[in-house]
Amino acid sequence: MTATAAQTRPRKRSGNGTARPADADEIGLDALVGHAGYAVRRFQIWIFQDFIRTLGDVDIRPTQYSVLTVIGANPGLSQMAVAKRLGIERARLVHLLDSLEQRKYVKRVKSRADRRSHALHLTSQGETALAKFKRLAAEHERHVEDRIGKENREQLLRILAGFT
Amino acid sequence: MTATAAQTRPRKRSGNGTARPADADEIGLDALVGHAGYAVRRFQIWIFQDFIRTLGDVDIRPTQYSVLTVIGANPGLSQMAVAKRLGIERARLVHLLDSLEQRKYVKRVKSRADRRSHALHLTSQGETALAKFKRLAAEHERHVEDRIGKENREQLLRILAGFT
DNA sequence: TATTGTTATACTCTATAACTATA
DNA sequence: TATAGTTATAGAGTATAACAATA
Repeated sequence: MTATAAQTRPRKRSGNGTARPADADEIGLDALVGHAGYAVRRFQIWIFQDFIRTLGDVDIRPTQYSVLTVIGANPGLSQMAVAKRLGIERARLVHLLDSLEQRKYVKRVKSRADRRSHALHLTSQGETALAKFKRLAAEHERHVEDRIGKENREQLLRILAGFT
Repeated sequence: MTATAAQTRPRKRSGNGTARPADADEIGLDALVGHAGYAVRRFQIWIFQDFIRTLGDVDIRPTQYSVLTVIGANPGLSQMAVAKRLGIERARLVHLLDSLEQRKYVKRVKSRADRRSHALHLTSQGETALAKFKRLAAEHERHVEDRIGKENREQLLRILAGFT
């Protein structure tokens, strides 16, 4: 393995319960250093927090933004189609849409082709709002760029393009 | 913005509710394509699912693994120190440790230096188990490599090194 | 007064199962 | 029979607040 062997031996701290306080930044991560999942998770948490903060005034979270964006770009989609495309459980999407519909951003239109399903559309209010959300999301994206660098951000998008 | 303008115009599907069924793979992501957070989130879900599956037989999840690894490498740490280092809420760590203590992987030792705090240690059973978990985690890491490529994985670790 | 561990609550998210109305 | 949307439940995870013991 890559970075596992580096610091596997525990740094002497104490054998019983009489250790010194433990300075937070000198604690080794050991095998975690070599795990992509660990870094990715920490980064994902940071990035979501920044997104939520940046779109705090409009009270839109990443999942809500992704749903609005996909509906905006593909009007008439069914709930199943949106759920599948974004990897959201259809049961969960129901609640997300309930909230977005209450806020008048989205409407469910009964499909006549298949009366089981709903065709999803943005309201005109939703269109206007989404345009604003996109501007704020772009601002958030600049924070990401500031944090990891322009080149690294683009590299990251290339590496992970297969997961979208 | 980078990849936002590319496909902003909705692809005609239907104005009312009479659309054709919507083929899941031809649905455009629009602005999401340019968002690092979206790709990172999808990737993080994939990677956690693979981790959980690969360590399914031993029933260890990513967070549990990270806690065991840090305690193993830094015996005697307090709960606060572990929580801070891994970015876990101290309230949540209580439950994680309850479970790991029940399974005899971890023990809380009362600290005499500061009688409010517990010094955390692996049991000998915990040490043995962790060694096995690390082998399985390394196997998981190879799945990541198979999926995105050796170079890309290393590039990713470099880019995100600042978030660990 | 402040901190450590704990308990409790609320909300997000994931994973299921079951129900209804349609197909 | 199967599918779309819905409802419900359980567990993980995050975010808080409050409390007891201790510093």
